[in-house]
Amino acid sequence: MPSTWTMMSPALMPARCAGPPATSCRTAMVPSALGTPSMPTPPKAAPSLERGRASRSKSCNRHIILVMGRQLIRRVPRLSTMLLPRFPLCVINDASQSTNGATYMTLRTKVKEALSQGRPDSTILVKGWVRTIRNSKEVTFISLNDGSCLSGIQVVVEPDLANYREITGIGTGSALAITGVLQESPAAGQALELKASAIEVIGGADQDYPMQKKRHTFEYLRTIAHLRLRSNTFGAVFRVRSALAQEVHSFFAERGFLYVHTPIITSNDCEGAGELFRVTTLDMARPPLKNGAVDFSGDFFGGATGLTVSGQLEGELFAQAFSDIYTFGPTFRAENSNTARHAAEFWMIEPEMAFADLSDDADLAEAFLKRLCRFALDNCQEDMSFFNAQIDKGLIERIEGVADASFARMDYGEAIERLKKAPVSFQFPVEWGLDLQSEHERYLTEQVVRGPVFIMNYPKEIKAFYMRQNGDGKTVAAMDLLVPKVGEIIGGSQREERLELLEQRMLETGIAPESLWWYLDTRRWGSTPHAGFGLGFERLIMYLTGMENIRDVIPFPRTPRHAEF
RNA sequence: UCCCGAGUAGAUCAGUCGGUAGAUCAGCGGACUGUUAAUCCGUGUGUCGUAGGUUCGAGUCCUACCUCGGGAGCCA
Repeated sequence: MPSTWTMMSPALMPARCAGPPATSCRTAMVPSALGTPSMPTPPKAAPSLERGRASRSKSCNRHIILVMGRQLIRRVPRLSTMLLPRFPLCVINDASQSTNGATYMTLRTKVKEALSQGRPDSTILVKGWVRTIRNSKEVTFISLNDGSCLSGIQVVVEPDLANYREITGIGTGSALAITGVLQESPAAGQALELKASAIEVIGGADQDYPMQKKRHTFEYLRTIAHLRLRSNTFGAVFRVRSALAQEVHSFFAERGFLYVHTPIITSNDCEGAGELFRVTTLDMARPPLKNGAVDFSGDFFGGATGLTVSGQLEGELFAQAFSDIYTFGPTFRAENSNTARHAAEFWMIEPEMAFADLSDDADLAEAFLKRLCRFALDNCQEDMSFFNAQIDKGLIERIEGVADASFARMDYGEAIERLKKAPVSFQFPVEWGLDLQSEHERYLTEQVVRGPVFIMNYPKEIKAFYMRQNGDGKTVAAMDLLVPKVGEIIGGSQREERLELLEQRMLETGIAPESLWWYLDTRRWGSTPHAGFGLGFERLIMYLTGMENIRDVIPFPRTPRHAEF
């Protein structure tokens, strides 16, 4: 092997060996000196592998060559091979021509790793987008962000750079590839900075770039949803959203829950007509009519279909075979809701447990919410600190409170009594049999309990047909979890597992039992007590980030009159 | 869908009693040896949401509509 390959960056190895297991295919630092003409190409003998899998080359006794695809990834000392599974894999991005014509090869480092694991005097390549650029005669500063973390890396550019004039003229938003030496920063504001030795403008951005250094309103940013992703707030929102989505799966996987994909297209509307998005291939200009109404019998599915409003009913079928299951997928509501908490397309998490009652359901919901609170605090610290400072001052304290709290449980009847005794006047009436309004929910969780509280056993008249009827003949085994500031965040119930009682409720609420014959079949054979809940994923994100509008926690929100991007 | 508010420069906003519009930031030009939303000097920027109406004259008053935001309902 050429000796060049022994120049593995000292910044990398020890830190990575000691670091946490890789969670993704990360990129890493370059062993080469910039512009070294003798830089070798990846050895042709290296075996080609499928993406993400490492192999060992027999061509070298003392070192291991890692490859990904046909690209050479990294050479590591043989002694380290036992640690291989813990290595984040590295990707060689390109073999490029430097500005002086010399061929060099380098590995890209994400900004997050450069700032957290980089060592002074190591040469690295970073790629990202310019957040700000500050020029003066003798030095220019660039803040470069690649989305891997909230912080950008400060790049120091001095006039000896070959294309210095070009660089001083670039605009905010430009995409750059910067090779340089990490060094301790002499100024306050950052520990490390990158002294640029070569900068390539990958994609320029002119003065029409809509994002300014200044703070923008969320309202304006929604009109440029394709670019707002490059802002601090939305970077933080979508990093947290991604991390939490994965943690949702971890939580259920650890508990042996089966992850089921329930249908997106459905022919049943379990929550009432009028809110389904229609799915059809009929000619909308000349739909077939029958008795004045559209005849869907000739439609693609041979009947009227729409986008799902809930995967719960199908989830229950799976729970009656796999015991514990959950869904996590998109949900659609065609209601003309114009609020900060409603979207036409959102993601819902719906666990369902067989052989479980309402108390088990609340236990699961409590463990679930506490786990996600703790996860966000412990694993998204930089972004959470940003939210706490810029979006919602009391955020971290509030989340800490929920993560450590024991959730209170209160019967609906008691909640009504408490509200009646409340020394405040509500806009809406408080009476047994009436549903709780937002103002009532907020009062209960913020003033009465001062923390998370389950309200349980609601009057059956205000709840869905599938909820289990209690022995009192008046209430059903339903629960809502209320949390400070947001109100209801989880709604769930024990399901009615007794066939006759379920059929009776369907008739009472105007649902034709034969339309859900398959649902009823599970009550016919091997029926079990079972329970589950639904959690709007976006509302969880709102709660954990302090963001107040659902349109700002969905990448490209769909709301009435808005389906752009 | 209902109630309330808003719509003025690329962005955020001001605009008095009705007399044809202004600030800051961004941009552009220049200066500056270490900036952190850099600073300093100079500089440009408008179908005042749309359509009507009142008036000698409308950004301003009236009506309708459109759009956006906040609240409510529905809910997750």
